[in-house]
Amino acid sequence: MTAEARPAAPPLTERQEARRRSILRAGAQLAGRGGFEAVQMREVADAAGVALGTLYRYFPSKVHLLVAIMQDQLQHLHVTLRRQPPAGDDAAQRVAETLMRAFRALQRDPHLADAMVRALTFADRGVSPEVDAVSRLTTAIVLDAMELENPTQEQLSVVRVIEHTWHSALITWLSGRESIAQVKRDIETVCGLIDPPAGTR
Amino acid sequence: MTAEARPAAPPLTERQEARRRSILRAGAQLAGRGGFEAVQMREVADAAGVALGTLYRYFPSKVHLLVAIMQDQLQHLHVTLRRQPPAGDDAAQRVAETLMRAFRALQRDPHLADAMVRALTFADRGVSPEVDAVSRLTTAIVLDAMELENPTQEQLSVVRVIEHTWHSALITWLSGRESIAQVKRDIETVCGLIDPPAGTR
DNA sequence: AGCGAGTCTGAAACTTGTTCTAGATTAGCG
DNA sequence: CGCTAATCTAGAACAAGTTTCAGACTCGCT
Repeated sequence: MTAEARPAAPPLTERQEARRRSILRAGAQLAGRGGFEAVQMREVADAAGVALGTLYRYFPSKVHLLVAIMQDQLQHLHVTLRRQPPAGDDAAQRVAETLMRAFRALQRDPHLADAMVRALTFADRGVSPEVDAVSRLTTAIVLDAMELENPTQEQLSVVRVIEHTWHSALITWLSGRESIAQVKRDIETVCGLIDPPAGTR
Repeated sequence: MTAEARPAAPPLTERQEARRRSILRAGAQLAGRGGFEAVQMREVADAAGVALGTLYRYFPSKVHLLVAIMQDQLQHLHVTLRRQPPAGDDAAQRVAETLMRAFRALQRDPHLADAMVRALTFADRGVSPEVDAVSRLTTAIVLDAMELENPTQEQLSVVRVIEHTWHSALITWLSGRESIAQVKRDIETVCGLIDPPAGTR
């Protein structure tokens, strides 16, 4: 409940690294069916071949675990995108294409998406560092698509708004309150903030 | 776990209405200290002078309860805003002012805000109707500020993006990952989508 | 007033996230 | 190899959301 200081990650041994991966895999698999609720810590520990206490040593809460899974997935996506960058004429198009590509990836496993995104938005202050890491990754992906090296304050705000929209639109889609077409339109709409290079006011 | 059909709200008797209010008040009060986690169903029932089972008859889950509280608060806000509408030159300014006013109201009780917003974004399909009601209220407030009667598809998408940004920015602020200044800037940024009356593409 | 359906109460039970403990195992090191 | 601290395991225990149940109460109706 109280936020612990995380001084520095001690280097993990090989077996520990393996355990960590095993836990992430088990968690993602369980999330794959049933979403957030289906990720039950006892089952994760069981499927990962690890004691419950150990699971909690690696990930201090269910939300930590799911955020770590999201981080993992985002890293894969980032690599994929680096290999096959979006090919749009302007930045707005490229960002929209990137996000829609990510969206389609999530559509392939909506339950996993549900678990990850719900964890992300439900996370409280105690998970801030981890959530922040995810946020930085997302920002990096968007900035890549924009082909921006040194963003201005305004541009950073635009990127934040895009991320806000992205997360929230995902949520509304996952809870069945917004259609895929609407998500697409929303993403394209928010990307409209990118192009006009004119300063605000 | 399964989504129940909600055929029609049977009309509540006077005492039932009183119980409902009492529960909402107790919930809001508990949320006021400690936020989401401090709202414990046993304590809510206790503070409302009602049995636990009764609490669950009125609000089938903690999330339902908090979303209902949010709806309640939004209604108050809506009335207040109707009485003292924002006085900006253009729609974008009025919307930004409205949202910042709402934001300041939330700042006055960050714990309550935390409880409501976390519940809202954590809500799953089973709470969709209630979350939708909140969403419609928010939309109405924004449309009021824009002084729009018959919004187009594009305008509706802009409003959705504004709401997405609003919710998500709130979350990041509540979890200490974004400053008040950044929230303000983000809101002003997203409101930049409003003015340009030129059609997209 | 009396009846029947629906509602409320109090308390226990169940579920799942989280914590704790005692004993086995492992890793690093002299 | 043998020691010591850290880690891991199995399992119990605890906390809070949710469900269930038997009995008391209330409301609307005749």
